[in-house]
This record gives sequence, C-alpha cells and structure tokens, in this order.
Amino acid sequence: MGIEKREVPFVVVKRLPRYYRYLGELLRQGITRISSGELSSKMGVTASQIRQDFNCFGGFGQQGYGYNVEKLHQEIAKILGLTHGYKTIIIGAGHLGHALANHTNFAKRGFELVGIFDKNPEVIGTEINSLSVMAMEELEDFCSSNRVDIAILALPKKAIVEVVPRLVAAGIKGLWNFSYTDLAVPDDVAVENVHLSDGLMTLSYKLTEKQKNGD
Amino acid sequence: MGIEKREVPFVVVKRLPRYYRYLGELLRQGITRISSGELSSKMGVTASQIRQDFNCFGGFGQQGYGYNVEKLHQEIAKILGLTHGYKTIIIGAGHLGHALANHTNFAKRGFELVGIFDKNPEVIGTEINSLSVMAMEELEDFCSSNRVDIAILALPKKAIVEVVPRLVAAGIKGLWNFSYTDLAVPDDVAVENVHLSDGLMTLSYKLTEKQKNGD
DNA sequence: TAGATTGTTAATCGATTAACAATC
DNA sequence: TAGATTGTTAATCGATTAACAATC
Repeated sequence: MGIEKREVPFVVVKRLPRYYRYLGELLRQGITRISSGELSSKMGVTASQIRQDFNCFGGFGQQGYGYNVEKLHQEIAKILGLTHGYKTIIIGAGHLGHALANHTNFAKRGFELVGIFDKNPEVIGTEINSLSVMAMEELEDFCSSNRVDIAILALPKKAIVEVVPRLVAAGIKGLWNFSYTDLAVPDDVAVENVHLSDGLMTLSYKLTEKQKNGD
Repeated sequence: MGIEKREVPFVVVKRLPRYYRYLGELLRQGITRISSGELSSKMGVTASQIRQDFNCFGGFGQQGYGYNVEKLHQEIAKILGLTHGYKTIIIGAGHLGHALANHTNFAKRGFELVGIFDKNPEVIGTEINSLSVMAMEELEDFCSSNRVDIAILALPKKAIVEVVPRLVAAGIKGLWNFSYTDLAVPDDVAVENVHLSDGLMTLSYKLTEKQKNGD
C-alpha cells in the first residue's frame, strides 16, 4: 500500500550503530555539519557507501552543504527505534547481568532498564544500579503492570528453556540472548543472539594470520 | 612464494565459529559423518555455501560420503588458531571481567586464562576461577615470565589509554577490547573490538520493523 | 557397479564503488 | 553566480547459488 518502499538491506542496518556512534562523537565535539567525504575519512569507509546508506532511508543531506550532524543522528536513532524508549529487563543477576545493568551506554541509547530478576534467594532484594533484584516468581505480574519490551537473557543455558516461554507469554517482544542457545520463539518476537566466544575466535584467526605472514 | 594460495575472504572466516559450534554439537551427539546437505538444513544455510566455504581451505570431504565430523571440527580449530593454546589475561576484574573469567567456553575453545589484573586494592588478591587477582604493577613481570598472547580489556574507557601501550610493550599480540574505544596499535597486534550495544540496537531495529509490519 | 556427494566451474544476485547531473 | 556536495544511475566487484562432472 502507498509508496512501495524498497526494503533496507540488513548489511546497511548493521552499519547504522557505528554511524550513530561516530555522529554522537561529532556532536559532543560541537561539530554541526559534515560531508560524506569528511565522515568517510574519519570512519575508513567510502563516501559513496555513506551516501548510498543514508539514501536507503531517503536523503538527509543537502547538496553543496553536506549533512547536519544533529539531524542525521536523530534520524538514525529513529530508524533504529531508539526513540521508542524501549523498556528492558535483565534476567539473571550474576556477573554478566550485573555488568550489563551497569552499562551506561544503554540508557544513553534510549533504553530504559526497569527490572532485574534472579532465582537465587541470596541475590533477591539486593540493589543493582538502584534497582532491587526481583524473584523470578514476580516476572509475570511485573510485566503486566509495566509494559516491558525487551528481555536481556544473562542466565545459564539450562535455565533458558523454561524462562523464554514465560517471557513470550508475558508479552516480551525482543530477546537479547547471551546464553549460547538458539531460541525457538514465535514469529513476532525479535531475537538477537550474542556469541561472545565467536569474537575471541575471530581474534585468534587474525593473530594466527599475522604471525604466519609476519616474521 | 610456493603455491599461490588465494586469500580466504573474511566473510568466510567469520562463519567458521558457527560451523565450529555446530560440529561440536554433532560430535557430542556421537554423529561421525555429515553431508553438506544435512548440515545445510540444520544450520539454515545453503549446501553450496558450505562446500564453497570448506573449499577455501582445501577440501576436507570425500565424494559420495560427505565430511568426517571430527576431522572437520579439528581442521576448523586449526584454521582459527585454537590449537595454539593461546594464553590470555583479563585486565579489569569488575563484573564484566569476572563474567568473562567464568566463561567456560573459552577453555573449551583452547584458550588458557593465566592471569587477571586490577588496580583496585580491594579486589587484588581475591580469587576468581582459582586465579588470584594481581595488581597492575605486576603486569610487565608476569608477561615476561609467562608468554601471554591475548589481553582481554574489560576496563573503563579512560583506563585504556595508559594500559594498551604497556600491553603492547610487554609483547601481547592480540587485544579483545570491550571498552568501546577504537585502539591505535602497531600493525602486528591484532584487535577485535566488541561493541555490545550495537547488538541491542540491531535488536531494537528488528523489533521496530516487526511491529510496523505486524498489526 | 550404482548411488551419493563432493569439488569446482558457471550463472546469478547483491553490494560496493565510480561517475556525474541535479541543486543547494 | 561559482563551488561544493548531494542523490542517483551506471559500472565493477565480490559473494552466493546452481549445476554438473569427477570420484569415492
């Protein structure tokens, strides 16, 4: 219906967070305008790619001038959905959950952490980031009285199986999964799996290559 | 010199950890052989891609039979450098450093955690994963008496600037960086930057799209 | 041998880069 | 207006898929 908008390639979407980071940095430096050429040399990508990428969403620039940093920054935020102020909860208050809770960048990106859950009685009730850790039993009630959008899964593999259906039933619409399991969820739930060790293995490859070619 | 081996595309390298994971799983299930077709349906990629990928490294299969799971698993480990038994240290014993230290997968992948460092006197001397947290002052001595390959940077942005040169000087060859900074290091040092919030933003995009198209 | 499945070449598809007319 | 830089089309490059001969 309406204008037939071509679907944005996912490779482009995956580049948006990086643009967002660089633009945020420029903003902090008080730079108000930038050309694709300047941004290109800062980021180490071609100016062509930058213009193509931004044009997927419909031209934020101005001929002869470049791009308004603040406007571009905002537009990308809008595209990524950061302006919705999605509410998140963390499941699992171990070290990883704790680290993620303290991660100030999330709030900066517009995500609001509203709850942390754990099943360990020793941890329940303790304060993390001015939130009191809740018991897993409170999950359903909490989700129905607060419109929670995203659950961050920072718990062991085994615990995942029973938790995910509860989250889905409670109306969670996005899962950020640190548990190294591939999740089976309904079509309307978005999932992002994090495989931390993949990065370490990629590093290991690079390192090995360098040593082969090096001396 | 010698045989002109075509460089392996990095897209292929980035897929290797995933293959490695699936093959490990098959191994655990006692499956000894698999065809590209079977693996294809398990992993949700084309059989063609699987065969092309493996052929970048020179044909591990056998016509009419398929691939030997164990052999393939080992070959990928070798390509990724997992067989070197790289020694790692963690800089920063906060929640993130702690979570990474407990991450059992790293040992399973052949990485050996040999030391954890922190500058906080309250943390120094405490035990994490049967390793006593060391003071930052001990870094150079430790690195020269132990051949450390990889440093995992789990410390705040500000602390990075002074630590990285020390690590490089101490002969570290790989940096796995969780500090949201782009590092400037000599050419022979491999770097893998982790931007956790990028994944959350991608999830946010997917979620937003689904809701747009959904109801 | 017949059947299966690889390794590899060729065809297609998509993404990146180059080029330039449009326009601020 | 002249200069700069975008938006966009066209050219190139690379990656994925399809197809099939080689061979276990």
